[in-house]
Amino acid sequence: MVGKTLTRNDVARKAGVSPATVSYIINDGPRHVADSTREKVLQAIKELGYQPNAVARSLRMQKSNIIGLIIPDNKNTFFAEVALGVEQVAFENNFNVIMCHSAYKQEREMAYVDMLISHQVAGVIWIPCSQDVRAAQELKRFHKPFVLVDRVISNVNSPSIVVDNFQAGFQVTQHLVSLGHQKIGYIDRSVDMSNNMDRLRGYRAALEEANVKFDPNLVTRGGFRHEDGYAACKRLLSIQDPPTAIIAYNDMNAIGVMDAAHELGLRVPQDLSVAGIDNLAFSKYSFPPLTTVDIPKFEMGIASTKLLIELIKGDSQSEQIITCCTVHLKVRSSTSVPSTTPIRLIKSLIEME
Amino acid sequence: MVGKTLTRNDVARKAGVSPATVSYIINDGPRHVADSTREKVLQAIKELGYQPNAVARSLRMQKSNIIGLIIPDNKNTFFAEVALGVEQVAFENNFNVIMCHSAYKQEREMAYVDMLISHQVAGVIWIPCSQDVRAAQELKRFHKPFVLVDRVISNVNSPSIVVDNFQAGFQVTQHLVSLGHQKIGYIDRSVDMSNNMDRLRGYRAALEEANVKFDPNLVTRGGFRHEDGYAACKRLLSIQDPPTAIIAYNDMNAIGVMDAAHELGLRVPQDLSVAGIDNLAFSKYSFPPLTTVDIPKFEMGIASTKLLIELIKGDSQSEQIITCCTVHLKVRSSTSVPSTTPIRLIKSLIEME
DNA sequence: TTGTAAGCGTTATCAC
DNA sequence: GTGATAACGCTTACAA
Repeated sequence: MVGKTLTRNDVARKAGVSPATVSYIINDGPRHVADSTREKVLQAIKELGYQPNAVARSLRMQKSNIIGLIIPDNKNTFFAEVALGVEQVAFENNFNVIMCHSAYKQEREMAYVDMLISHQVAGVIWIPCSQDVRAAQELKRFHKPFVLVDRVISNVNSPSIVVDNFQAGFQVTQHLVSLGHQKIGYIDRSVDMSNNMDRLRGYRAALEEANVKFDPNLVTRGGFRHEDGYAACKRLLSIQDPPTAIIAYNDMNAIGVMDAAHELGLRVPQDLSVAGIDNLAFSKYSFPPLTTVDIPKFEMGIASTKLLIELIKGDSQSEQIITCCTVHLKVRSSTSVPSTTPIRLIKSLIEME
Repeated sequence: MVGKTLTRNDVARKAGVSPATVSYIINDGPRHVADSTREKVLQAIKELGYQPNAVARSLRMQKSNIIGLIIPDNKNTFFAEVALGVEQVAFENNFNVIMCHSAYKQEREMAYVDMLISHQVAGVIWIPCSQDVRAAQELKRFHKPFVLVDRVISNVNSPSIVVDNFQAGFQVTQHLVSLGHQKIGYIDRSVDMSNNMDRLRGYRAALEEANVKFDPNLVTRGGFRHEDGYAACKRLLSIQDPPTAIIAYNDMNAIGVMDAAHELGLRVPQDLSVAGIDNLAFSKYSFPPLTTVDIPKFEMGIASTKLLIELIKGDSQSEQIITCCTVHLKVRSSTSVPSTTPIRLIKSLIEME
């Protein structure tokens, strides 16, 4: 090939058949083709090095084989792993994935939804970053099937794949309570999405079940980064009756908590128990004091894409089916309630500042 | 819209103009349109909620606004950050990114290259995972501009964005030598790509400059994961004359080294200096003993995509221009050569096993 | 079993 | 300044 694009017609001419026949061979249907003809055509395709034009196909079919994936931040291992699961299933099913990075911005989500519609995508996998319904409405208006992942949006009826965040919060709290902790600090995110709200409900339910009174002062809000955990820990340890254990939002967050604790002279877990929900850390050896609830990110990507492809193929209406992936508590060290002495000590240290 | 797709014709009819006029307004050219007409049309677009069909456009233009991105593993922060840079520049320039995950497999790269060609992509950003030239040849055959990132392929003439891996290896080695280390262990990858070969050259050059004899026994090969560092460290510490410092492939790897060292009762960095090239760890507080050379991953993504877009627009022939992003040594702790006692101790411990 | 041809929604080259 | 119309490469209903 030089200037001219190689098309199905070229293949047909070379093989001495009609373009339609070439189509039937490439698509393996819907019409049957004689073996001898098939042979000739496949030979011609090979010799010419022909690649079918997916764009022309999409135009004709009014639908491309592209799946849109909208994630808030690919740098975050959580989302990156979901993306990997999506890509895997897509690849296996001959779909391609357009990567859309919302950067936690609603207007970018919106811009991407329009772009995806413009590309006639077959469907969309979406980890939303707000409770805004407009992007979802737009997708519905154009009859694009979509699956929400990790968070659900109130007032949006659509299939969703989430993890059992309630259980995540419940299990980790229950574990700490079983070790004797009564004052358990909790780091919540500052934005209200379904996932963190569910986790907090789990935390409260576990406390209630154990007849531990819920103390709002033990709940602090922040982000999920290392520095947020660091700050949250300092905040929690400076209150009147400081916690003996802290539940962080995720590992990154938890390491921040641990670093703050170490800086204050507290040993983890002897003086302060630290637990995380969602294991982001790559090292399985480096943070023995840390107990976490594992979130199956890759599996969420897999499950959501399988579901989406079903929706695409069946073209059934998307009803709201919420599928929960199970979570697993991973206890790395069990330490019961520390003597309160070091905490008191720290408290006074902080007050002196 | 219900069953029927909303097209440019609908807009034209509604606005009482011809479809061509609508085109000129949407594309802002190549023909001028009277302001009053423009107003009418924009109004109609808004009222109908019309989205242009990118697929039809791509077919007509013989080229889509999609950029293919081939990366080995999105779970690895390194590649995920490159991807983020790519996506950002693409978004700013109205390109979309198809995410292709090669899983380090040459045949998957190949499959994706064909898929991308089929989608009439405008160009490809590619982090290759082997020295195989076939995928590159295929891209050239279809006149697809592409940019290699992080690694170059011998015998493939194409623009490449890499970091100065030689400097990375050189600087970190020089730093350790300046602390007095003479026996510096080096963990190399087991696959030969340009990046690790360049780093090793840097290591050797720094040794030579300091008149330290290169000892092949101090170089061990493995992967870049945590466990690989762990194993490599044990291997390096068990040789006749064990190193007093170890250069790991990246942070993940380095933490494995540290964990192995800790397990053997060695304190880092007092008893063993550990350095990494490429900071993957999210925590800036947690690993104070670790000195690294930072690799600007995001910036590589940015630079490569800017270059690719230039190639796409200028449609200039891709010559081999290798652009190096600079690297920065980040010293977190400086410890000179430890007494050899603990090393000896460990050595005998290992031998006893 | 195979060939012919209409049409998918654009863009661009004609006319007017 | 604007309107008609011929491609772009493919799928598939309809002929043969």
